[in-house]
Amino acid sequence: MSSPTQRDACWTAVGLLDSSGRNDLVQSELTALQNAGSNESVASGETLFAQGDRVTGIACLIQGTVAIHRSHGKEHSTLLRLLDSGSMLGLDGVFGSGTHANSAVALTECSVCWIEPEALCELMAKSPAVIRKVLGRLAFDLEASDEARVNVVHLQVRARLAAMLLALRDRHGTVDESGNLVIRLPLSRRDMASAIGTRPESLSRAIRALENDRVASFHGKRVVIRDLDDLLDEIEL
Amino acid sequence: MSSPTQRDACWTAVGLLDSSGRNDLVQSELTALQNAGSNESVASGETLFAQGDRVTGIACLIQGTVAIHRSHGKEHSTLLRLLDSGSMLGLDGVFGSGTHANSAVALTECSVCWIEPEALCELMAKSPAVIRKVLGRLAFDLEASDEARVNVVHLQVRARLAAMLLALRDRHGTVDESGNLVIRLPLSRRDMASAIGTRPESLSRAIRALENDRVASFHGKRVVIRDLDDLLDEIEL
DNA sequence: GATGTCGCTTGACGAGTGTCAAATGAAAGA
DNA sequence: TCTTTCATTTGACACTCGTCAAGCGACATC
Repeated sequence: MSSPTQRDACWTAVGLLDSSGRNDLVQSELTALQNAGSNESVASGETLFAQGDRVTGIACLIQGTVAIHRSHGKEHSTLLRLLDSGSMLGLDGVFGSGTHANSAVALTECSVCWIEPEALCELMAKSPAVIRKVLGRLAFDLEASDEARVNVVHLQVRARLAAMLLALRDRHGTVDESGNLVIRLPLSRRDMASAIGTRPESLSRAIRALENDRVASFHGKRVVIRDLDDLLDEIEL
Repeated sequence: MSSPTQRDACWTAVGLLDSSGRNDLVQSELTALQNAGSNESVASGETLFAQGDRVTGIACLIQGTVAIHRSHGKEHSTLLRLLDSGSMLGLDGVFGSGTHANSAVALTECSVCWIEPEALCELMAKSPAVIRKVLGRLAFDLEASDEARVNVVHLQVRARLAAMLLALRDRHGTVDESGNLVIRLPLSRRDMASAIGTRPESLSRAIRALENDRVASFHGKRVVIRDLDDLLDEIEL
């Protein structure tokens, strides 16, 4: 499926190999891989793997954003987390039950490099740094899931929305010429609502509430925040 | 703090070493360790580590039950999960931020063996089985946290209580002479409420509701379930 | 035995949010 | 441009659940 050098480049792209290792040109390797077309390109909206699927490999996300969903019952679905470039997908399935407990859907056009689970185990056996990367990913997701769970219990919709915007800041936030924080939402309203554990209608009202209090202004998927402290105040209460 | 042989016995007790490995008498090693008194004994109610503490080691739970809490704000606290004998505590902190994101409190008298993080890393470097055990633990906790999060969003209190009873069945359930499922709750009502993301008052009402519908009968911390299917039906709806 | 404390239960009430229905808006196709 | 379709918004209403208050039982202390 991919040559050894291509695979190394893929590892590097997701941060598995130290830059001091066999490859050190992370960015160039990444673009080289993309141009070679060795890694799968996934269109926006496509499903990488579905809940209940047998785990056949780990997906290394070279570029793009992926949503991890879990469906519950017939019509209920929850967006558990977003993964951005540099992340590995499906780790929980490999080391857990062996089947995917949730689905992965591309939110943007993505480039993905698939790795066989055995290859990952081999690499872990060889390099402690790789072990730590994989463990770090799982520990981070666990921490985030715990946090989200606490938020759903203790915060109301408006505060959860604020917390989500804050979380999106890292990977999807920029600063405009006036010094305002601008966030490009990678999600539809429906998905946003699902992510904070509410309904689109309630989310819509929460958005309106934040706008009325001048905390943030929403223009489609573009959110502008003048004062970050206002957002922080929302989650305190 | 502990001799090499004692440590090996500790690893074995928490399932880190295969029985086909250096030690194979798991249970006898375990009791031997307890009798030797080399591992710390923790009284019920004691705190093993607190949220915000710097991670100094991994705690291997030889015997007992531990609750993982997260406090949020001043008076809000959530019980995230229970860990029983054979579990490792604090993994998420070691491979994550380096500080404990939540607290561990003994629910029963516990015997615990503390391990330095470096020792764990060494062992992982030596044995792939150990890596898989650690990854498995994190993957399991992540899966469980995701599940709990979905439950809080989509199920109401009554159904969440049923789901919790079902989860407690594995480690705390027995079958009496009449073939009924009996669960010894390791938690106070307050902690149970916290675990399913509600208040003691609401939990009390949910318990009463299940009793009225003959799904389960509560006698203090002893729960009797005549038909398991009735419990399962609760979470479907 | 009387008193205090603590954990749990019960009742009454209101706030937050889910649900249903309809209006509006935006994107795609004829 | 005019439909068609879908996502989002808005409004009205019902319901679960959190909150406050009081009552109850167990247990320890005086």
